[in-house]
Amino acid sequence: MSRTADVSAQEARLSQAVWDVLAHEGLQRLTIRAVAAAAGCTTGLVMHRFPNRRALLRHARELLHQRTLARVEAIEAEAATPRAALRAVLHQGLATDDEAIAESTVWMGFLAAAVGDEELLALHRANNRAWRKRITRLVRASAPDWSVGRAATATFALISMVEGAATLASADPDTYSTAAQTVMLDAALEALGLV
Amino acid sequence: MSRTADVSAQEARLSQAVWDVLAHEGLQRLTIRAVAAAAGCTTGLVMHRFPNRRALLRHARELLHQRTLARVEAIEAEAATPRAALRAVLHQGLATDDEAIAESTVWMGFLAAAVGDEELLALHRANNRAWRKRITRLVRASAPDWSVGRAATATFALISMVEGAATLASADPDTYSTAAQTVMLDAALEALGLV
DNA sequence: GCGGCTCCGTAACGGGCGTTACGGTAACAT
DNA sequence: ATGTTACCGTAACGCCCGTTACGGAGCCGC
Repeated sequence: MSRTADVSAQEARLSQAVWDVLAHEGLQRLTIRAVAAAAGCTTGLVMHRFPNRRALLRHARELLHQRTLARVEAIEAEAATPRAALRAVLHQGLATDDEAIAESTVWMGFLAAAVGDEELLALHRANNRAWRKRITRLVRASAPDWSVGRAATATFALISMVEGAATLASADPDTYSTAAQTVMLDAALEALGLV
Repeated sequence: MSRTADVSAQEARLSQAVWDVLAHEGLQRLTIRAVAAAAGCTTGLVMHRFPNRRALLRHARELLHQRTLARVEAIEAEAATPRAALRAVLHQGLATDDEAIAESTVWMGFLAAAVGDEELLALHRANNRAWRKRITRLVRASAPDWSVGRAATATFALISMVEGAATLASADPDTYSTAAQTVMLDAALEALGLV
């Protein structure tokens, strides 16, 4: 290889550019040219790194998943108890600061892009099922005497709540503040008997 | 007026076409031509009824709001008690059949389209705040002795949950079934003390 | 130090987009 | 019957898109 290029670093930079455009310009303006501009390069580099636009989106989606996965793993490993892990892991899924709000917006953009795109849809489902499996495991560890059904219902309630709160907050952060989200999560954990 | 055209009926038919395209083709393929094809007419009619594409989207968004509003009002009026009204109104927000799944997908599409579109974003916020106000009122009527804060937190939890569950179910209806959504909502209402 | 290979910027192409202009047609007034 | 007017289909324009082709430039083995 000549003029040694760090391929994976460039791919990560382009994926970051995809996220930036998605968060600030929206899905409609997510074009190759806009991504290239956000990454500070030309369309030549983008098309050199990826065979086409969909491959770029797919890679950005996968990298987003990997990033959140690493964050969640670290948070879970740090927690002292299963219940602390459950709370901390759910809390990171909320949209409680500007970065998290942007991430939630990006997440929603990918979901909207997955309509009519079987590949992105399959990616979403696989990642989301892994997420649900993780929360199920943490709920069961937090309440070992619960039935499978009860744990499953609580899990569904919690991931729906986090998902919905992040969506609501990313579209209207003034109404759904950081504090409100945190209070809401804690109230839900307490109401479900997981504190 | 000659060749009397029912303007509002045509506008509704075009809005329905916007929803169909948004639900089945996705935001990326939501073009004037696709809408015209779905409505069984040409772009000429579309551009005759609306000055431009954004006005068409805005009208479709407003009509979607009006339709859900009418449905919610009817459901609430039929309910015997505030708690029954709360449950029924929240339940209609879930994605429990094909039509509701499509509606949730459309809703998400509009939200994604609102990124970077101040007009659509303002419309979303206004509608969502009205929705939150309604749930707040029903929660307060269901539990009159609660503090304002407790009611607000429960309201936030409930609308987040419904929002999130509808999103999850519309993207993965096999994992998040109709029955699971209903059980989850009832469990949450019971856990919060609203049954 | 030089030939060749890889990297990536430039520029163009075909297609699909939103939008506009225009003309045919159908209903009403007379 | 015929002129008038509103309705809307047709076709075109200019723009921006994804994608491709090409060429200059830097790095490596020799």
